[in-house]
Amino acid sequence: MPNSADSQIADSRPTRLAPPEGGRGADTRERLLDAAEQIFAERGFEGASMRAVTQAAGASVSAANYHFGSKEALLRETLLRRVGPLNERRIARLDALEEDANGRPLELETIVEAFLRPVFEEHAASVDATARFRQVAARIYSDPPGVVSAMKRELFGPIVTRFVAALAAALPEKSRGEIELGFQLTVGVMVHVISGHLVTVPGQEEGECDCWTARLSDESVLQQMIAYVVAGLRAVSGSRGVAR
Amino acid sequence: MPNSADSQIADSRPTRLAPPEGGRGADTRERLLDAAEQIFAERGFEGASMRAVTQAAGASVSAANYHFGSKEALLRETLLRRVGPLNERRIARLDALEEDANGRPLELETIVEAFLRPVFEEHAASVDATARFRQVAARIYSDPPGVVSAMKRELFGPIVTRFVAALAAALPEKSRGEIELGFQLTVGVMVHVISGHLVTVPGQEEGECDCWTARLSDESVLQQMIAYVVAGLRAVSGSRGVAR
DNA sequence: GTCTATAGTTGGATAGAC
DNA sequence: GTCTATCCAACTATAGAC
Repeated sequence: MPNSADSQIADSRPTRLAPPEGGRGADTRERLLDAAEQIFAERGFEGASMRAVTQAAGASVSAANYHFGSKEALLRETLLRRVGPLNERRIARLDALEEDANGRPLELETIVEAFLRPVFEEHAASVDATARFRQVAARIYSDPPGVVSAMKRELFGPIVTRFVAALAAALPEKSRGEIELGFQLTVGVMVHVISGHLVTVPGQEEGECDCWTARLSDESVLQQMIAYVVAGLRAVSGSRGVAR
Repeated sequence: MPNSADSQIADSRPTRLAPPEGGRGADTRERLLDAAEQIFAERGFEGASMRAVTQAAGASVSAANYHFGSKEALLRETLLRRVGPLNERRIARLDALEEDANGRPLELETIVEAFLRPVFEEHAASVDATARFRQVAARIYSDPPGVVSAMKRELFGPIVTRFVAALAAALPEKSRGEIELGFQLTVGVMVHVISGHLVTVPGQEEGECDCWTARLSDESVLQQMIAYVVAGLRAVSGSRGVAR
């Protein structure tokens, strides 16, 4: 089984034989993950081929199979690299909020923001990489149940549990079922936004723009999403929710 | 090029040679569409193979290519068969509402319902077929942009235009951009619900249930969706919307 | 109209040199 | 670690018999 905890060995190569010094200095494994992120985002899991990924990475199919073992494992690693930190930031936000609140119930807005904002934050990686990751993640939500069903559970199960509990505490008058349904609808909103392939709204001159993402800043989309979702969560089950 | 406007030729076969009388009496073309609906729903466009579809239909690959010409065209016909009537029902509802209103603005709830309810109505086809179609449609929204981007525009463009206009009339205080964003988020809610592969909410004993759809009636899910979406639409852009 | 058979590609994964 | 070369399975599409 290949190594699993090396990301910074860069120059500590075993013996000789020209390191990555081909074009970029990046590690092959990392280049493969970047390429996989892009190709999986563009074509989905079934539509992507190992050949396309490895060509984009400037490596061979064998190199990818050496590092990951299979196409499915490559997808797994591609997701884990980003979802782990993403979910940590979500939890950290929620933890901080609960600490500040000192036992008092949280504002619904702040819970929703703790769930959504980390998705829109660029961090370590580049802006492009962040955008690509969002698309892969969105695909995973709506891709072949056969391949990624277990992965979805593993990647997102704990987050779901945590946030459903937080929502239930913030909306004590709602039943468990109402909370869960509201949360599901909220996930739908998020997935559709980050997927990037949004519904075309014709009319605005015959432009190509399949996505209006470019026209709006992430921050303003995020703010509107939060407003939409919070109002929606309060409205489930007919009880229209007292103004806060 | 194959015929294109025949759905009811059933018994008017050209000459001899045992009609479909194999197992069921259904036309091969129709059986292929049913099977395609199922396989595309389960595996997505790239993941589905003509072999899987034709085997499920009890026909040969050649039969499918005779009727449709290619895998992509098969997908197209599979969608058109259901999306056409679906969108007609949406428009018919909206037309009826506007006629009743006699020039006065429509209630937001009724517009949202005109958009969502037809998706949840079983009609001509069986309950199973309806459920399968929903999944295919959801896949199309989030599947390979390369293959179905133009189809999305063709299938849903007019509907989007019509409903965005109706929403704008019902929410005169909102800007065009706010309406479009709210509509996008609403599509996200709808797509995620009909996709069937919803987020798992762990905790309820270690059951398998990846979808709670089975636990709730369509009607109650629909009612809650409408409440959620209506509240969300009113809330976009911070102006929290006067109670109606 | 539907079949069998096959052409021609492309896929994931592996063997073995370096 | 990374490559080239290869295996073999599966795919889409077509040809041609009936």
